[in-house]
Amino acid sequence: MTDAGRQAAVPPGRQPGEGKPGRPRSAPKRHNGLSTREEILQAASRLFGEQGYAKTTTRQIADTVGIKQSTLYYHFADKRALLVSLLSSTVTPALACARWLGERDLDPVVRLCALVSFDLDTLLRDRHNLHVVYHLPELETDDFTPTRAAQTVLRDTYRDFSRAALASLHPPREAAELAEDMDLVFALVEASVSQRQWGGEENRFRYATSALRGSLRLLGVARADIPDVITRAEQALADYRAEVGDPPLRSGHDAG
Amino acid sequence: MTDAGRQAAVPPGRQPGEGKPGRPRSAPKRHNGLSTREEILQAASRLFGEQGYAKTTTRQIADTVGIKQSTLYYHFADKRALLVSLLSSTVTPALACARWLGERDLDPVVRLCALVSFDLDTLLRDRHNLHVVYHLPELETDDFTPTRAAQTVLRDTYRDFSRAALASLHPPREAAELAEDMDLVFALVEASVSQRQWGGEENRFRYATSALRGSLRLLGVARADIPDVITRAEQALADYRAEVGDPPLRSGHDAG
DNA sequence: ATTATCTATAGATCTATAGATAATGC
DNA sequence: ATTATCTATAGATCTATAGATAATGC
Repeated sequence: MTDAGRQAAVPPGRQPGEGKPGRPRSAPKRHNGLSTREEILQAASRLFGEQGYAKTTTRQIADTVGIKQSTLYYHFADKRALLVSLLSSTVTPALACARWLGERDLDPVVRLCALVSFDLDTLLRDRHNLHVVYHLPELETDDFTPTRAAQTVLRDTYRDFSRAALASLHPPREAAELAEDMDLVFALVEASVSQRQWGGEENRFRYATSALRGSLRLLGVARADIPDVITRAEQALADYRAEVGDPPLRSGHDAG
Repeated sequence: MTDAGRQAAVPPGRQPGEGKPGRPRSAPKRHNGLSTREEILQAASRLFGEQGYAKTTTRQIADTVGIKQSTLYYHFADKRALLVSLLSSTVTPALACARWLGERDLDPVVRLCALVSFDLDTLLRDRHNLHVVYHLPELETDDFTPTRAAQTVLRDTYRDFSRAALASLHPPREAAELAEDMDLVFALVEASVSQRQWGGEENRFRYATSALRGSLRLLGVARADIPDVITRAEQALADYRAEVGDPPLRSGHDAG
């Protein structure tokens, strides 16, 4: 508003359009190091998480970024493309971590524990809770199949890791019995998404450690061994993060 | 379509409008024993569950029922009133069951187990998965506060029951330690909502029994005692259901 | 010439209201 | 007269496209 869009006679060597091609925005464009595309994704993530996909309008997203609604369509084919892009960026990191863990020579229990920990961390970090959208029925019908397929792969990885962990912990008969409840580990991780509605930041991390302990107990890890497993898992994760570099942002560090 | 709305000269003593006041529907109205209001709720439940709240239009709901879109507004003030009505009918039964269980003289572990079982049953019965809507961010903002309050009460009941169960099972020190992970029981129940996306009918019930066992193990019930606790819980539930009469329908028995 | 934005708008909905209409019931 | 429906529509969006415009870069 005020007097944006003025910038009449810019000093000859100065930056009238910040030095980049394209018509300048009418709003000043706070410089934050993000590309417009990234800004859009960040805004969409926040709004989808806060309001849901269908309720969020392209205009709201554009307004949040500080561009005109139609400009979105220069960067994305349509509204669904935004969601597809965002959702794929939520499973991908967990899958990458799982692959890495699978290749290391780790105790199977530690390996599973590390995956659970990574996944919980990802889910609980995502400030705007985009993950609820995963469970939205609207996704079942559309061309979100690649995304859903990725989640199925992740779930199957959980199962593989769990089976291996059980085999390493128990004699075959007992392992088979406990395998019946294998999916509860994944369930506890997924439940973090609903859990967050119950409280703020501090509660989330309480839930994460709680779910981690619970997962191990459900696998039949002796209570006394749990702290050690967790420590070793965190160590493995630290190695992983050091190797790949912490995934940049996803829903970002916006102050509003 | 075809030749509905004809029924010119009805035999004098016959039923031109099925014997009820009000202008007849243009579509024949399949007789199914439900009031129009109930038909609307049933259709809305199904569509909200399948597509989400925001994506479902009042026209779709009306079409499903077989009335005109505007007729909805004779029965409900607005679209949100539909959702409010549906959501309240999802927590209410669990709260009623919890109150009943709280008044009986039951072993605390059995009491909690019965609540978990009842709740899982409710969640997994709800064919159209209206419950995902609970976790939708759209609910946070509006006047759905009564509904959310009810869920908070339910969660707190879980906590009370869990604390009592732990106290009855363990010495104080260990009970306190296990109480840290108390909320995982509620989490496992809630997770059933996401779990159902992984499979059909048979998987749901596998999940229910699995979550039940898992809840008890998280509370520290010895594996050997679990079947007995479950049996006694089912017995208590049977008593409850006999006493109150199985809750009628909620999302109903539509064939489509 | 290319890039990234803007302005303007078409076309499609979607919610909710106003008011008519066709039954029953008194 | 009351009840439950219908028809018609106002008003408000919302998505996506067309085409102009203002930068940079060659």
